[in-house]
Amino acid sequence: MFASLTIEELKLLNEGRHSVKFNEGEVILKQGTRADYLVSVIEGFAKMYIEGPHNRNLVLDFIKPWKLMGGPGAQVEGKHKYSVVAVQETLICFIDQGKFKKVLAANSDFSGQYLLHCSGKYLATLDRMVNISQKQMHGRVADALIYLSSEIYECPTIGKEISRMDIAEYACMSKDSAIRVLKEFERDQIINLEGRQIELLDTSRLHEISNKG
Amino acid sequence: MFASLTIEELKLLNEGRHSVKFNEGEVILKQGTRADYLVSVIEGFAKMYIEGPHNRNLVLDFIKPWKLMGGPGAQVEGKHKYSVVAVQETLICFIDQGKFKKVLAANSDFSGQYLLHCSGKYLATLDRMVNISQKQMHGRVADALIYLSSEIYECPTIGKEISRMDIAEYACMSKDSAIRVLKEFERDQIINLEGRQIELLDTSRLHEISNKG
DNA sequence: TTTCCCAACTGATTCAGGTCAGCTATTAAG
DNA sequence: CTTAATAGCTGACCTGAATCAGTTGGGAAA
Repeated sequence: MFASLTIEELKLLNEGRHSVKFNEGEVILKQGTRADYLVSVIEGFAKMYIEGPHNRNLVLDFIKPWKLMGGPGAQVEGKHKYSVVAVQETLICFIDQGKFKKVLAANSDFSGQYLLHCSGKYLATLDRMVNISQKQMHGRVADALIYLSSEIYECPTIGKEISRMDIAEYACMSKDSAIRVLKEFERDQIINLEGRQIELLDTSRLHEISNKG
Repeated sequence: MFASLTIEELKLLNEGRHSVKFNEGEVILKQGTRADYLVSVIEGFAKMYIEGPHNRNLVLDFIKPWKLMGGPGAQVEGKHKYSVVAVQETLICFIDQGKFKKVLAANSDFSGQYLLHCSGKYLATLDRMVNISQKQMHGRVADALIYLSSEIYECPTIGKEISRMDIAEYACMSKDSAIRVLKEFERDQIINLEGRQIELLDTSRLHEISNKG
């Protein structure tokens, strides 16, 4: 996405940039705080979630290197709409909002790209909303496993940095229910559980479950 | 939003523009069709919804004059992500996508405005996702009533163009459950039902219910 | 090592909410 | 006017999923 920038524009962004290392469990962005910086993961692994009322969280996304965060919230309300927390030790790059906006205004190719990026996130969110509101547990867990495996890990095994609670908060259910469904999938030979690691054995069956809801 | 355009740019958009009148129940945009046009309601009333699997719909929004639709879907996949249907007789304006994109690229003020518009929709969708996934029926119906009254009708009475089914599909529940909750609210003197019209009597109580979930 | 803590797991119980069947009122069609 | 169709409404019933209470096991601190 940054390919369409000129040298000068990159330089401008670089000036207001700094990197920080976060340890496991540390909060990188806190929902409700002033959004002065865009944030990007350089190394490591993080998750993005909304803290709902009644102390329940909704995991929006898991974040591997080079994903960009913090945009929309900043531009509209000046506050972050969600929190981001490091799942592992993670290296984060902060980009100055003001300078980012300047570059957006100056470079129409870049702003076009960014608009596309935001639209894509919007459409993905609509899909998730339909899934969450119309599928039941098995379908939602299947969705979560497929997403984690194909989009995040890009391999059939989901690593031990993802807890059962994370899956539950991504699939919108209680931790207990998530565990129950995972165990059921294991019994049916669809996945293999080894400690926290989850290995997908039968992805076609998983897709079937996802589609049937 | 169109205020930041020059005369020429408005002229360009006007060239590829045409208006059509739709009758009650007619489909204005159909999910999955090619997104060659942006769409705006000039007069009347429409609703925007996603057709999920299993023939269940999720109402995304009710649309009164001068709301813009069809953007994000078009820009990313070239297909509409949702359907729009006229709730009343409605006058619709079609804007050519290609020309709209040209203007976006040419006018950075305008594209900034549009980005803000899309970000706003994204944030609102996140809010809805949290509400849908974490509140139970009473809270969700309260949300729907508050939204319709304050954002759409801008008065305490929700008109008879909204059916119980519409409310159910907006609040993500079965029609029967929506009816049941509305009747309960009536019994508790929170709203008044007269045929299809819904009059909000006690908005503070409604907000309380919405917050408690 | 022992202790403590927290995540993973499991069975029992409860309840929100979906489904179904039937009834009424209103409107549209014959 | 009669009939059919549809939306609103209601009670009975059933199931999906949350909650709770308790067990197990592994990792960290003392």
